[in-house]
Amino acid sequence: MSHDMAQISARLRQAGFRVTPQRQLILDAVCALGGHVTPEAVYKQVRAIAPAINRATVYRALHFLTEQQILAEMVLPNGRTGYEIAGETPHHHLVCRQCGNSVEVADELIRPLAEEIEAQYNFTLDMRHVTFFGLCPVCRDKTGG
Amino acid sequence: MSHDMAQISARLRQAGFRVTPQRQLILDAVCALGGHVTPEAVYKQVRAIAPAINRATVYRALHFLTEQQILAEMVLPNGRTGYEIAGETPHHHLVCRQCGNSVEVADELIRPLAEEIEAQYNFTLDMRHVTFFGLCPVCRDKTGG
DNA sequence: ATTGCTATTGCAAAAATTTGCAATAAGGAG
DNA sequence: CTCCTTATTGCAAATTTTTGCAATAGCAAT
Repeated sequence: MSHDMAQISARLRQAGFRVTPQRQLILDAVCALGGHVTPEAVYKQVRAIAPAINRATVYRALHFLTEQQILAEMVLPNGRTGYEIAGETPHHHLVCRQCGNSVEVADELIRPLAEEIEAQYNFTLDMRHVTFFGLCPVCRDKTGG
Repeated sequence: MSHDMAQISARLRQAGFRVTPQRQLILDAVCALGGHVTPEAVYKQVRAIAPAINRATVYRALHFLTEQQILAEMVLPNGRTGYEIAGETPHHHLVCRQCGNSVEVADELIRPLAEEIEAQYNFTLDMRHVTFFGLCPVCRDKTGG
C-alpha cells in the first residue's frame, strides 16, 4: 500500500471534504494497478469490487484526488490522461508525435527549471511527471528534414 | 495571413501528403480565429464557409497539421487541447489546478531546458507552448498549505 | 486530358469525458 | 444515537474525440 489512508482521510476532512467509500476504492485501484493508469482501467478495477459505481464518479474522483495532490496527472503517449499515486519517483517523457515512441528523461534535467519557475512566479508546481512532445531522431531524419 | 500556403503546400506534397480544400480551410480558420483555438471553434468557422465538412475531418486535420509542425498544440486552462499557427511567439503557462487561473511564463526560462534536452536526447522538441500545472500562491495558502 | 495509386474524406457508430439535477449519505453538532 | 447541512453520488443526456470502412479525389506520370 503506497498511500496512508488514515492521514489522507484526516487531511481531507480537515479541509471540509468527505471521505467516501467510492473515493477510497478508486484510490486503492490506482494504487493496486500501479504505474500509469487510465480512467477506464480504474473504472473496471473498481467495478470488479463495487459493480454499482458510476463512471462519472470515477472521473470526478480522479480530478478531485489530483487537485488534492494525492494523485498526479500526466499526458500518456496516446495523448490521453493518466494518473498515478503522487509521491512516486518523478519521471518524465519525450514522446514522438510521429511514431508515438517515448523516451524517459532524467528528473535532474527538469528540476532546476521547476525550482526556477517556482521561485520566480511563486507557484507550487506539479512537475512529477511532465511530457514533452517532439520528433524522435528517426522520424526527424525521415520527414522532419 | 500568417501562413505561407504556397510554401506549405509544396512541402506537404513533397512529403507525399495531399493539399485538400478541407485542410486549407481548416488552416485558414485557425489563422483567422487567431490565438488559442479549440477544435469546435474551428469546426464552426469552417462550417460557415463549407457546410458539408465533417467534424472528424477537422480533428484529423488538426492532428495532421500539428504533426507537420504547421500548427502547435497546447493544453488549455480547462484541460482540453488548443491549437495555434506554429511560429508565433512561444509562450507558456502556469495554470492553477484549484482555481484555473493562469500566468504567462517567459520563454527565456524554458528555452535552456529545451536545448539541454534536445542535445542530450537528440529529440527535436516542440516547446512553443508548454503548460505546467500547479497551485497559485492564493490557493496554496488556502488548501495546499 | 486521362489513368492509376492511395491519401483523405464522410459517415455512422463507438468511445471517452463532462454536466445538470434530484436523491443520498458524510460527519460535525447536540 | 439523531438531526442537519451540504458535499457527493448516480443517472441520463450532452459533448467531445476517435475509429473502421467504403467512396472520393489529389497528384504524379503518361
